[in-house]
Amino acid sequence: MAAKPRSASKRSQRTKLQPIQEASSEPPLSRERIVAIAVELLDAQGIDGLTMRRLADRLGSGVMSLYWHVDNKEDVFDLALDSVLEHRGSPETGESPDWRGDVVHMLEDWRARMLRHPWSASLLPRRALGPNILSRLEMLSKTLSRAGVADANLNAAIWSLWNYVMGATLTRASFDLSEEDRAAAQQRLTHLSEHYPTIERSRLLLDNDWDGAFRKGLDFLLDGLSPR
Amino acid sequence: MAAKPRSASKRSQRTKLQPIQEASSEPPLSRERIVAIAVELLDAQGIDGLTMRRLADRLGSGVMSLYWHVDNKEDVFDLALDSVLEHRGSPETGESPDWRGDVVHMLEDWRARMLRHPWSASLLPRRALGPNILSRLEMLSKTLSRAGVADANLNAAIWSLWNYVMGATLTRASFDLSEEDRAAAQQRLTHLSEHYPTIERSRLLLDNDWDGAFRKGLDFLLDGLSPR
DNA sequence: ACCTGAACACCGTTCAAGT
DNA sequence: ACCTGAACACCGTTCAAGT
Repeated sequence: MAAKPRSASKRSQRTKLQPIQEASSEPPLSRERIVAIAVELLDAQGIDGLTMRRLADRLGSGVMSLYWHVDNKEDVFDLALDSVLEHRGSPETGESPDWRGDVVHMLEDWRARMLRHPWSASLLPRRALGPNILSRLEMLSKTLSRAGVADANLNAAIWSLWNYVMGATLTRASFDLSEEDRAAAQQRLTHLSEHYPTIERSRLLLDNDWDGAFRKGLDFLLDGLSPR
Repeated sequence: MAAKPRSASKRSQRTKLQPIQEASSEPPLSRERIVAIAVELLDAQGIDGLTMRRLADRLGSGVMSLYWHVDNKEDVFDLALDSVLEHRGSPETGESPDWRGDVVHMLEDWRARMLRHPWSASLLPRRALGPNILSRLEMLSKTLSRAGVADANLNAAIWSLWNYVMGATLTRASFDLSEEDRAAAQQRLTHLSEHYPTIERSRLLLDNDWDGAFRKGLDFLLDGLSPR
């Protein structure tokens, strides 16, 4: 409609003299691009698949060029993890009448994000405290406090929800990893549980309703910490 | 034999009768010894500190000798983790009248074992399903079932306890790692929480009573899943 | 049955240098 | 400001060989 779309004024004024094919072949290196490709690589090859050399290869640059944008490999891991954990706190959460629904929603989103990138679960234990995590904790704190959880119980309540989600996600992700060969794994599980009669009877390891179990356990916990 | 100098000078001339000190200096290689030293090394140097070459060094053997007893480095990690997670199910647990106490005791023991070897937390997400874990799940299953948890709720109840403990342990271990420099970390935490008013007010990150919080959250959860 | 060194195909990162 | 290759000090593991 408008003759001049806003995107034109966007910082892509490179039309000056730049040869076209150059722009299409390889965009310039940047922190963002490095992280994006790192996540791709991790998704495709798993945690051992991420190599500075391979990363540079995919980016079409020399290995050492990465080090201008990034401190070291640890740094790449940190950034990749952080990009998975992103949290934009919805501002209206503060007023919603359904505090319980808000909590469940935020935690389910958290879990889903991590499960989309199973390697993030094995990275987390080494670097749990980033801004995105803090932001989620803040949301929990605000919501629970508003719901009437006693101040003396607040911290324990927050951590318990937190722990529950982390544990559920890590356990679930580790199943994903070990079930690459579904059939063989199923076989192995059945075999294993023979030695453990009670969990065999309840089919603990064969039940595939992870989402349902997650929700149910979360309800137990919320029941337990709801103010009476 | 003294007539042949060529092989005599190369390696230590093992005399026909074993010198006593030889036996006392290095016991023969074995799976058990390898695992024990691997755990020592991990305790001392962390996860990146474990190297096949270093391990062999500490054992007084050539690197490749390890591979007779062990498949590869992954295998060493598996064995080391397993040795930390050991669980000898006390047989009398089946009859104790205090089911809740039994559960708490087992889970606290689990957590304590892992926290004694913080690297185990970062290893766990990659290989969650060993016999020791199954044995603990079996114990939970038996105890909760005896306590009267409905069959339809049993699996969710087991997993929720499980998840809680795993999450609590991983989170706590990651704090240990990042607080190597206590003072600086404390500073950083205070600084960080400025942006998160609610958790700053409740001093969520500065509260050091981890054991108490663990116990309290566990009580919430047990309250929630206890049969009414 | 158990142990070994040499060799291979990789790593992450420092450095001095190039634009 | 950004990128580079050569070089260093490591890795895990295969292999052929030693006892």
